[in-house]
Amino acid sequence: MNKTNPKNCLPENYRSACPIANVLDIVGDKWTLLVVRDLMMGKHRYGEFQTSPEAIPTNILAERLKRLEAAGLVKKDFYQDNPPRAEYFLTSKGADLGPILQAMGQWGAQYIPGIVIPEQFGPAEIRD
Amino acid sequence: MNKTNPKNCLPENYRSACPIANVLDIVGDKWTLLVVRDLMMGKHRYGEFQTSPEAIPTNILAERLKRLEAAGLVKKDFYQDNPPRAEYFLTSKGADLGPILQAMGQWGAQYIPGIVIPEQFGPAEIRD
DNA sequence: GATTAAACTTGCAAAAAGCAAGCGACTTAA
DNA sequence: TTAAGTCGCTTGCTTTTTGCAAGTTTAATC
Repeated sequence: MNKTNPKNCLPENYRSACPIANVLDIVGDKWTLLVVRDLMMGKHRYGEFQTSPEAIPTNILAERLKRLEAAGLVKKDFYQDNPPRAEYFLTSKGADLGPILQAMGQWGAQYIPGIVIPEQFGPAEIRD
Repeated sequence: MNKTNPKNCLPENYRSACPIANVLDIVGDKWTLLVVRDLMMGKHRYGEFQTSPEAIPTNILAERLKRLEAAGLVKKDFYQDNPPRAEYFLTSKGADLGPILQAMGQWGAQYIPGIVIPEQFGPAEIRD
């Protein structure tokens, strides 16, 4: 271990101590926040996410749901065993991403021509 | 052209009419918003961005600055010709990403252990 | 004249994304 | 009572993006 490397003072594999950088390491890609958006709009099942107009590839959807669950943003609740079928819900940690989505929605509404403001997020059901 | 494809009604290469999806197509990756963050913190030159603790690869920095400029979020101002040297500034469109960064900062401060809240963004200088 | 520096560019390997097909466990229609 | 269909994924493979290191250009400094 190199004592002169300041990253040794950080939790492992943090890029930096900056909150923004760390948030981006969780949701900084083109798909993750769209899944969160769908969860906020009341979607809960795999097939429902696939009906969104962006048409997320199925392998990426599966992987993102796993990552969101691993990060504690999403809870996977099985409602039957055979075949295993589950519903996905935001935890309070995940639901607290709401302000980020809202800020994005506002910016997009202001600056991107031709967009359609979606029906407001309902009060997303939370399961911790 | 397939008239039954609803995407034909959208501006070219939009994934959907959702503002969030469109914002993610601009800033939805691990680096772009860190460059915007640095601009908000008063950094303006290529070398300054490279001093940030996340250590952005130089080719990615160059490409992101080009994309931000192309998207109208950043203005490149040359302050000498030979060799060509420029400073980068947020436009008002770029500066209006502030609420997104603030929302991320807040979420990170609340949920990511070991992060350090950076000195507040100054009132970023805007050049349109 | 050699070294250093700033702001990039280029080349190449590694990782992630995207697409299509497959799979296991039921459900429904013939 | 098969046969076809659905749901929630997984697998294999190609393409794109990322990441790292080294190189380039112009000029100032030693």
